[in-house]
Amino acid sequence: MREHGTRTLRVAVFSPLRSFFDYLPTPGASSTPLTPGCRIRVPLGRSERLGVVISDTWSDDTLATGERELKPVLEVLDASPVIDASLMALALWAVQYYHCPPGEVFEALLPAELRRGESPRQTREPAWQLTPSGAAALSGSERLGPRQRELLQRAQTGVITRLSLTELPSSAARALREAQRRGWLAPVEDAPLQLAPAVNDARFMALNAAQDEAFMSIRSRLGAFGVHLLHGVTGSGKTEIYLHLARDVITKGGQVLVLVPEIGLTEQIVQRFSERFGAAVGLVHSELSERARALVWQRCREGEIRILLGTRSAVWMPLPRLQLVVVDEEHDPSFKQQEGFRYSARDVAVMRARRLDIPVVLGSATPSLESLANCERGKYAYLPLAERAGGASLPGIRVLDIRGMTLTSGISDPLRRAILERAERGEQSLLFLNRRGYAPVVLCHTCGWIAGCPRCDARLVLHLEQDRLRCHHCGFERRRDASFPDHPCGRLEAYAGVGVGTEQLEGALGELFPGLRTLRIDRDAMRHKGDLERAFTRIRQREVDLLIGTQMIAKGHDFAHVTLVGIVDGDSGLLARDFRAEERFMQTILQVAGRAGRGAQPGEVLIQSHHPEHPVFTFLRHADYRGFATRALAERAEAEMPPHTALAMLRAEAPKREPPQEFLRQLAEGLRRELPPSVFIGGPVPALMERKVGRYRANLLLSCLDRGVLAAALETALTRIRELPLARRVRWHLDVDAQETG
DNA sequence: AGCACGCCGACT
DNA sequence: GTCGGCGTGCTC
Repeated sequence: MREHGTRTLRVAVFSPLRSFFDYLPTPGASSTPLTPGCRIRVPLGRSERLGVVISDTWSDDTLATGERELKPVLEVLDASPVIDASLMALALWAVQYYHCPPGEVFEALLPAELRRGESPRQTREPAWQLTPSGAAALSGSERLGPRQRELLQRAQTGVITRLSLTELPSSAARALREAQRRGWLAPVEDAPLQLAPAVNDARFMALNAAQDEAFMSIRSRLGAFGVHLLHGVTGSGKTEIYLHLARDVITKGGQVLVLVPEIGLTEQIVQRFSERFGAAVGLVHSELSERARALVWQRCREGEIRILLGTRSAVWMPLPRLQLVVVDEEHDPSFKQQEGFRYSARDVAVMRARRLDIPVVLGSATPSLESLANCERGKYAYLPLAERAGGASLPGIRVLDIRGMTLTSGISDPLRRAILERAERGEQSLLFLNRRGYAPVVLCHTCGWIAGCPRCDARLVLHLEQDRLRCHHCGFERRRDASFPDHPCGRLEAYAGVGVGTEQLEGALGELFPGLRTLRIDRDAMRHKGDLERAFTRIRQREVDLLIGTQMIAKGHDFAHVTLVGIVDGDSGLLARDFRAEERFMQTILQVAGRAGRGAQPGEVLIQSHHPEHPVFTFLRHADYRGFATRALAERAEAEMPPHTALAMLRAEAPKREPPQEFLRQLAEGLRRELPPSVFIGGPVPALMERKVGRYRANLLLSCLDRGVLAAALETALTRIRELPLARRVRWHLDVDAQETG
């Protein structure tokens, strides 16, 4: 190591600033360089911040920045790094790729307590074990109360932790103290990690031929980077393959990361992992408390958690022996963070696997076009599972041409008859309508005024159950009979709902099918914790004949007795407002369709549409997702959109309409002169919903065939933004690989 | 994002 | 005469 020049520390300071900062070591501190990944306290402007050391090196130039003397570090918080070398490299990649403030990325890697500067707490559970005298007491020489006896009996089979007592009455804690006082239980200083987790082999199901082929193919490539796209139709048993792979990896001492989308289905997948791997499974999701998240973070780091199941943010968890990554439902939009540090957990997962030289499995019944394109380019291995496991057949899909048909609350006669048929056979039906509330539009029957949100360019939705008009974009709500200043005639009694939402549909179906038991599943009907689980139980126990639901029912859960799925509004997704709308529509319909016929009886899907000739339906009728994807990919190439091109959106917003537009206009003007012609600059244009929560929004699109050229262009854009005075008068952000161009 | 500096209106 | 409005400049 060179001892001349200046020792400089490069730091990711916890601040929204888009650069690293350099500091001198603390005066009088040891000359041993700090390990990257340690937290330190540094001066920034007139205040102090925490940050993470990126590097600590001797450099020849005495000053890293301008002519100013560097300031020294105030305090070193960690003796050993809280971010290991591999996550450090991943985070640095993310800083470059997403062009975001380094501090924000590093904050995403740490639990809140550590972000605030607290020390990593001893999260290893205090544990107790049976002493010889305890064993003697248990074998009968002492008189024991029932509490003591139960406690000691438990201790016989292993160590006792406080956590393991939570299902006992609260007096267990006192019993524990008492047992310790009498010398029957002794604290274990360093409870041994369970390095060989119990695997419940009895719970593993045999794989069918297709599953086995996919499994063997991935297993043979464990130990090296590779992306395996598991394209398995709904019900084909993808989860079983993940489980088999996980067993393989953890029995060899490795760790597994399984990413799942935000909602619902977690319950089911968590259960399947827990029943096979017990305490080796850890869980992270957005509902977790700060404390619980910190505990999981620590247990992952120590290797105690062998399989981590989690949503988006789990991709940043420290897993020192990670050997396999799984991204389930890889097409799901919830993997992309929509605010702050806008990363795609799926893409970060692939990069993490690549840097560790381990495989990653992307699973979906309806893979993203990005992933399919990567298969066509030979970058990903394509593993199809065309059959449902357990012999169930895929539902047939029919499109009902409802042009000119009489609809009763949105239901055509053929769909009505189909529902009746199922009911007579004792089977269940499911109606999908992705529109909450009673009616999506409220107008005045006297003057034609339409109730709009005062803060958004959106209509208020009528919710009869709560007797409210609500905006689904900002949370604005008023009583149903509220008066509005922009209502010309002001007659409150003349309000009328137009269009059908799930709430109205549920009511109407009750009248249409008097004998049938209905159940509505949407965010309004399932507001409370446990509602959804209870609803699923009722469905499984066949206490329900007819289900009405939004997105919420599209995922995960198996309904063995649902044999009919009705898509009430098969037109909504075709009125494309965004370049991904058709893809999302196709994915949603196939996901919902996947709910049908999972049991012994075959299922059927009926789609009501006014555009039955639309090409999307040709593919849907044959459940031909590959065919759809091929066509969609060709269209994307034609339109020079992702995945053919790399795309980023610069979005700006302000309380007034003009500043965001003007800011982006000035920026675009400069960039059009400066950037190579291979970079396409689209806009600026107002956002699809220009006003939202009282703010006006505008977008500038940047795209290029070459990702590297786009990255350079974005750096140029960021430099220009720093020079634009208007940039300070608007809120702006950069969204790399934006999911929507609106 | 904070935080300070700086130059113009209604208060003690 | 001051308290305070938010415009703009900077943070290793």
